[in-house]
Amino acid sequence: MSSKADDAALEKPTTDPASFRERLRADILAIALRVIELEGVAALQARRVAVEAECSVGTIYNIYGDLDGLIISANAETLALLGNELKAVYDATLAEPVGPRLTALALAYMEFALNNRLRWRAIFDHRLPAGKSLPEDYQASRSELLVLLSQAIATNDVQRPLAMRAARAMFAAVHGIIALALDNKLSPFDASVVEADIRFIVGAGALGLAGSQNA
Amino acid sequence: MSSKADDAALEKPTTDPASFRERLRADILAIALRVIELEGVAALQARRVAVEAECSVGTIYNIYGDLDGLIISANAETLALLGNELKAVYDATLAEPVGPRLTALALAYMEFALNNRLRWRAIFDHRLPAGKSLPEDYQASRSELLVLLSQAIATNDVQRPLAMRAARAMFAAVHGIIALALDNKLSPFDASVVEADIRFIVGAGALGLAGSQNA
DNA sequence: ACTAAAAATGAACAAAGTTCATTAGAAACC
DNA sequence: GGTTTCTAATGAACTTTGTTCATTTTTAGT
Repeated sequence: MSSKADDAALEKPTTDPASFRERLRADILAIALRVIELEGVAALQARRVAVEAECSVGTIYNIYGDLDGLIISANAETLALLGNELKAVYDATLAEPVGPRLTALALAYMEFALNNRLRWRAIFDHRLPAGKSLPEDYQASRSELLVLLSQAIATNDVQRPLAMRAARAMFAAVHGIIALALDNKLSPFDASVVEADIRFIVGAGALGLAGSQNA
Repeated sequence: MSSKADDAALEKPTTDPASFRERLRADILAIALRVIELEGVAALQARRVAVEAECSVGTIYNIYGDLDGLIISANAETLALLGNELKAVYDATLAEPVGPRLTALALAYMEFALNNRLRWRAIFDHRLPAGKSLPEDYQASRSELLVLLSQAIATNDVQRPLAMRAARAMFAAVHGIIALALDNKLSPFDASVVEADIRFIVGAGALGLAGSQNA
């Protein structure tokens, strides 16, 4: 029927042995991320992903367990992207004083949220059913962001516990400002207003830090 | 057959003419609020409410349009409750300086969120489907909270626009701190930590205000 | 080529929101 | 009082969507 060479020609196009599965896994993830970015995490449906990925719904469940698993994987991707952005700003501002540095980090966070609105919202909108909890590594990459911030704050002058507190509080504050701004469909979302709010709270936070270390 | 008095005796037990519907409306709302507080807004199901209210699912839809309508009504109730709490603190701190006053308001907000966790979360977790938007009066009562805060900030010394900015930023900041704290199931939610974070950010915000008005 | 393990499949099931033809009841009119 | 008319309640049926699992297909080893 066919020589070894022909067989190879027919089989090889599907690339490596294990990589077919890996490619499908990546495809599904990419599709999920696209759907989330375009229409929000609520629009992510198993059948729809299956059609776009040209596989059956069952396969999605084989690979990701359930939709929550797929969403968590997508969110992990988004979290990693955000982490990279912040890390880059962190590295680029090593020489600067705490205040401007925190502002740069906060604005980078805002930038990311605005450029990836629905992906960013998916991280906080998604809730898994009672009983289940987030995988360890996912939680870990969340806290890494906080550690990054606290490292930006901790200096010779600022004690570690206070730096942690300030990092947590300011991260949450910036997060809250963006989250509420994106919710209010009243004002058509003026980015410059959000930026000014963030500058206010981060500037104030830096002042507060300066005040605390003298006290 | 019967005198006017007898007729009255037979009809009155069912109370007023229109009030049967009103009572059912209130019952359904109370049930919804109970379910939300005990199990979260995701646990609110039409069939379940119907069973508890001893009516059919159709009736719920006749009264509230759909589940979103019921949830919005429940959230409006929660929002009103929160508004009352904040208004009380506002009135009780008329004589105090801006800093302690804002702290008192922020802590009252925290207190409310902790005492009504799932009702509070329902306000921010609930998203209505694309296309629909929140009723006017609901949005109005949301912004009333902001106005309250900005009034607490606006003084002779602080210009109105800055007061609005500070109110918005600090409200969002406090909100973010509480929201993220309630999400992290890692740490078993230490209220004293949250309180300290809030004191930090509000204190810093007050400092920032003082700084800005001199600049 | 045969076989056993692994993976893919998609029909079927389950859970939940929503609709609407039908029924019951109240009000108005004669 | 009886008849009619309008309003509201009902719940079975429909729709959507997550999930399962018996079956089929593919892969890998001998």
